[in-house]
Amino acid sequence: MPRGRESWKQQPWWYGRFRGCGYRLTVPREVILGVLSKTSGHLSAEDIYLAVHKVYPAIGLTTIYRTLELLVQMGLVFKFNFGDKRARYELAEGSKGIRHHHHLVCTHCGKVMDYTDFIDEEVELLNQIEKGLSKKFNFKITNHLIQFYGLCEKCQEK
Amino acid sequence: MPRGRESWKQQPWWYGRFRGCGYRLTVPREVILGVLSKTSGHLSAEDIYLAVHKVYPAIGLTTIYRTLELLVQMGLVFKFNFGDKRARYELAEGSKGIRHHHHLVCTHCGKVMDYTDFIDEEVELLNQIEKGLSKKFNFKITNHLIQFYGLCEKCQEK
DNA sequence: GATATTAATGAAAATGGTTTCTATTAACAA
DNA sequence: TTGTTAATAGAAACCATTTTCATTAATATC
Ligand SMILES: [Mn+2]
Ligand SMILES: [Mn+2]
Ligand SMILES: [Zn+2]
Ligand SMILES: [Zn+2]
Repeated sequence: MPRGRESWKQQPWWYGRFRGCGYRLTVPREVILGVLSKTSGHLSAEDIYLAVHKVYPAIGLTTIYRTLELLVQMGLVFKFNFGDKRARYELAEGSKGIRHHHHLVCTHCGKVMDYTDFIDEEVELLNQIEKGLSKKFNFKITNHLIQFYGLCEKCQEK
Repeated sequence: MPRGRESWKQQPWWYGRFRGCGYRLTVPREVILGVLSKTSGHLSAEDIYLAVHKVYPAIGLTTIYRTLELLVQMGLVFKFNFGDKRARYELAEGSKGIRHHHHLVCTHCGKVMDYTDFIDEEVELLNQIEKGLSKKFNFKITNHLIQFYGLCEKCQEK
């Protein structure tokens, strides 16, 4: 497989982020980012392991966890908890043109849906809240989590 | 200890909820609700176990978990995940005059703070979102989770 | 108040996602 | 090409939570 490192190939968008932090560009890291880039879903560590395993059977589950932790810490990947008890991961907004979004979680079947609606209104409220809370509590907000729980179309029918 | 069941004592607000569902009023359930009523913090199952254990050493951790699950399912208690890996519990809004609120979580020291600011504005936005999403996705929202992550006053100083 | 029914409990064991340990491998600077 | 050391694989450990099952006690009935 073309590693792209020494070649003509255009380097992916994340190369600079790694080099800048002094992290090495390894096959597992590339492959895991590749898997995350190719899906629109919210994958668990095991999901990613299985996808990776098909092509690179030598890459172990431990490395999946370690790499995901690194990617989260670098801000390239978001880690979520949707109520099933495994962590779930997706590429962060900005990377690869992904829009800022939140999630609808069906409490009956576990389905997770992205939505990007009302983001403008949300950002407005969030700015207001951020200002207010940083003044009141002297708390510096860096991130937020918004999720809606309920019943999806199919689960309402029953 | 006064159980209050057969006595002069005014029955706590949750008694009706149990009877209505056909659940028995047991000592562990009373004691656990008692612990949750007396704190303003966000307790883990183990926190609750230790508090209960001081007064009723016979009550086991398993019962704490089972009871919390029941209380969550009954809507008397909320279950949260703040990033340390244990679930955390607090009495639901409404019970005992607790106001609707969300949380600020310090990603450095783990401190969790309640805030009740901007709830009116939030409710307005949430209604808008709920209408929009239920129309677009035919998703019936029953609940929402909002958390802010960042640095608390103390952790900013470092 | 005594008794029967069965939901609820406690202790121990199992579960399962995640982390740690350690010897080995490979990225990359020189 | 070589040396340094970060990164990896696999096995074992971890640990919050759940399951199992024999025992207890809450409630309804007498
Ligand atoms: Mn998403
Ligand atoms: Mn709270
Ligand atoms: Zn559903
Ligand atoms: Zn802090």
